[in-house]
Amino acid sequence: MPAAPPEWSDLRVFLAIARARSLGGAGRRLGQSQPTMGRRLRALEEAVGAKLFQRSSSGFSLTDEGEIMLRHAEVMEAEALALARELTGRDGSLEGVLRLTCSDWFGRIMLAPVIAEFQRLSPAVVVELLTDARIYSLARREADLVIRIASFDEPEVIARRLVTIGYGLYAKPGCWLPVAGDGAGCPLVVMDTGFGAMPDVAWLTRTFPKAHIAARSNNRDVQAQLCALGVGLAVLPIPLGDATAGIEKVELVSDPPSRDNWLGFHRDLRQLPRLRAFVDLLVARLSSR
Amino acid sequence: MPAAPPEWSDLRVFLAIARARSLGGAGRRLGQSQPTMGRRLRALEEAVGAKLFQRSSSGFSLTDEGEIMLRHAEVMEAEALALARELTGRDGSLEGVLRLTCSDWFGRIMLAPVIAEFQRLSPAVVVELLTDARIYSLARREADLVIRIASFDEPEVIARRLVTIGYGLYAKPGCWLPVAGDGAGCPLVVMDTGFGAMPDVAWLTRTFPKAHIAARSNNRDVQAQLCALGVGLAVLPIPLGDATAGIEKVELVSDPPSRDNWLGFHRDLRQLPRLRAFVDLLVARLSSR
DNA sequence: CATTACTCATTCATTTTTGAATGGATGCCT
DNA sequence: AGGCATCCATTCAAAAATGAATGAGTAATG
Repeated sequence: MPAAPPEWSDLRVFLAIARARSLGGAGRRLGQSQPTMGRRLRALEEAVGAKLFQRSSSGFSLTDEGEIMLRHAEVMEAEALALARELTGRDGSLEGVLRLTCSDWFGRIMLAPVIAEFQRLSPAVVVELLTDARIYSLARREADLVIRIASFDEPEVIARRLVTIGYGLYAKPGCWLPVAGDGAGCPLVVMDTGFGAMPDVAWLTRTFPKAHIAARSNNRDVQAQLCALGVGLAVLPIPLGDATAGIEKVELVSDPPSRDNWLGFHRDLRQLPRLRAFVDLLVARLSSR
Repeated sequence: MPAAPPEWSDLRVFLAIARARSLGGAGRRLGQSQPTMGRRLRALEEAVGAKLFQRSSSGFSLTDEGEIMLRHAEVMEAEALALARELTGRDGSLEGVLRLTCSDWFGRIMLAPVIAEFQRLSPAVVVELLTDARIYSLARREADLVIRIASFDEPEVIARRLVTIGYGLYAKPGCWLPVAGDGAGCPLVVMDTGFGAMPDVAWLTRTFPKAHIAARSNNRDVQAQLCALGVGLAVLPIPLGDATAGIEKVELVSDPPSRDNWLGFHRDLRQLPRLRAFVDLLVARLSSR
């Protein structure tokens, strides 16, 4: 039962398998095939002289030796990622890919004009905008720049308040005229429950305790669309509501709470010219509003 | 100038090249060929989009990017080594390879009998004894067990005093009869200068200030042999001197200082049965003397 | 119970990687 | 200056790794 030094690239394969809990899934993530993953894993297990996964009908699960390997492989991966970041951080040219993530409506309404302008200013930079509910990892470089409502805890992330977004209650004109403090008979379009307690939802239920929920979505664009189609009232970011045809802001004594939007990127990329240039433009165009 | 995530196995190649400062040397160390090393390095440089080495006539030297990569690759290597150690440390069987290093004479005179006995007791363990002047790294697992005169500083090494070795002055019978405090006309065989100030050399020059040095060697066995061939007097470990035919210990008012020999192994291997078994036998056979 | 959508293992043709051999350049020692 | 060793780049045949296809097993779904 010898424990020969494992091939480093096989450790990456191991990591992918441990995360995907399947050979096919790991292969997809690594851009390789399922048979290859199986063979590399077998080779790795033979090299270290121990089974790393328990093959059960419900996928692969780590053995004790696999747990040990996972811990160390994760440290190695963190180091490899730090290396990649530090090297791209040194790239002095205004070219390459810049990957951003934010919420759907924010990307469409707020970011798209800035991206278009940036594209004219720096044609060699390819901006890649991903709108997705899941949180992208700056450490893993799943994204270079994240814009979101919550601030950032991680010390390695440079965060900055970008813009405060006001929220308002929107309705299809002539449909309902809700009364603050009541709201009986008013249908509401609200955030998906998966998102937990959002301030605007709390404000809604407090302001219109007798209203009922007509639809939910995790997508603000969808909410706005539903509102325009007459499904119900919706609390929307004001830039989105104003940009949506067919709905109007309902003026009330109190508006929903506004929210700060933050941007964040990894320390190691703070010298990256294309990132700096984009952030500068972003701040110039959005902070003033 | 994109900085794609580098292939992990290429990072190992990079490390070897950075250390050997040549493609051929790196290939030898990794058990691969020189063209392969060149191609892998080229692929790595293309992947990260930066030259990693400055090719000069006097070998490869690291660029700034190379220095960055070296730092991170070394962290990854340390982690891979820790992984390998932790996995072998879990190997519960009394089989496999056990790699030891010590000084030449100590291996021949002191260890060989113990190894022979251990081989009879545990035939499935292959003991590998390397006698070499250079210091083997326990962290890199160049050796599982080190025996040497100096103790160990590293916190991850488990050290233990094994045996105290007395030293004596040896001579070919009838050749010289040195007088303590003088020693005029007496030729000496001493340790190589590369080893710096050794206590027995200091003792020699203090006891026989007028003696002259006839030969040097970094190898105690060679010193004993030279002494037996009549080249000169030598301070030798008593077990070695007594075991060498043709020389006798010269009795003096004061003997050279004796020295403690220490053994050390890595924490991660402390549960390794074959190591425990060998250390136990070693202590039983040598500590009593 | 059949269907569908997953798994993973095996096979085999193809692609990629590898190393021995060779040539040329450079430094070192006699 | 000649001889010798060592370095790297290139070539090309052999070896190794790969992926599409296939089969078989399992769990969820209708």
